[in-house]
Amino acid sequence: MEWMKIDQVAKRSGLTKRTIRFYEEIGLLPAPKRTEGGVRLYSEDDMEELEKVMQAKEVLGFSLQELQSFMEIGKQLELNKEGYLLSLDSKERLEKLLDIEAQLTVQHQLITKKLETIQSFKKDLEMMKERAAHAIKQLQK
Amino acid sequence: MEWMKIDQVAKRSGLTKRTIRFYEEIGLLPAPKRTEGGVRLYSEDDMEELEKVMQAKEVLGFSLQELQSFMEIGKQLELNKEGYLLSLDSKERLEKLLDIEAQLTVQHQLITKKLETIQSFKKDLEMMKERAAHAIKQLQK
DNA sequence: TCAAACCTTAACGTTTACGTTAAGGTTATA
DNA sequence: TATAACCTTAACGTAAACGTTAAGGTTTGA
Repeated sequence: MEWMKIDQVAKRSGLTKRTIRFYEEIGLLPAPKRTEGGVRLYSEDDMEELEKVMQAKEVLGFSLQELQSFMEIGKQLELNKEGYLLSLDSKERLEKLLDIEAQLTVQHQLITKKLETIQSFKKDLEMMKERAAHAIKQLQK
Repeated sequence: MEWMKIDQVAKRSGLTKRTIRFYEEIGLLPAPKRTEGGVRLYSEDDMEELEKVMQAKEVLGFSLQELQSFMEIGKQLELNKEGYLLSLDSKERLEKLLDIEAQLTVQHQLITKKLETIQSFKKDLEMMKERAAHAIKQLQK
């Protein structure tokens, strides 16, 4: 396993070291492995997680708090899959799953709406491009 | 023509009066008509412009500066269409149009990429929903 | 072995995007 | 015509999301 120090993660991701530590501090990223001396060591999985957070932030336009809730949902589901919830009785587990499903539904609706709005903007841009191209053609005659 | 004061615009848009004035202050919204006493009067067109700005902000996740450039492009093209650029000679006009086209291409590429990323997130959510639904079914047997 | 190049925590600074008074002019209605 | 309910500008305040020192421990190559 190849371990990266924070500086390399910063270079690969384009974030600053400060930002990466900050995301860890507010719980947006999991605390990575450390050396005896306390140096953070990141795995490839950590890197992928970070990239997903970055994408979600850029594209969904979430605040860091919203981002945290958003990323949390997937982890909750993972926990269930991996059987961590098997210790709960089935009633508790069912409630948990129903809650997760409800949250997923909300997010799915939100993202669907965003998708539609973006598609509308995209079409606008395409129309504008055509108009510009047409005007250019006229001028070049 | 029906004119609205800022308070009504605020209620219809969901923004605060402060925010609307602020957007005008930084040039994101055009300065509206005024009464003799200096009271702002907004038309239905002003309202639509505001709503478009809001959508672009929410969905595209742009900063107000980025938003300003983004909204500017359409206006430039309008100006051309309406013949405001007819006073320029055709060489100048062509350069302007080519510049607009280049900016439109950049924005189109950006938005296409965002669209793809969001679609990917949407698929992730759909997979997660299925998994959750499946787990729930198992528990309810 | 020792200097350079990393790393750490901690604390204060900055920008963005407004919110919140403050002080006063304008307009509708009783 | 007066008073409440608007409106105005101006200026200071604030939360979020980091940036930037500061002060010092750790690791690595000559």
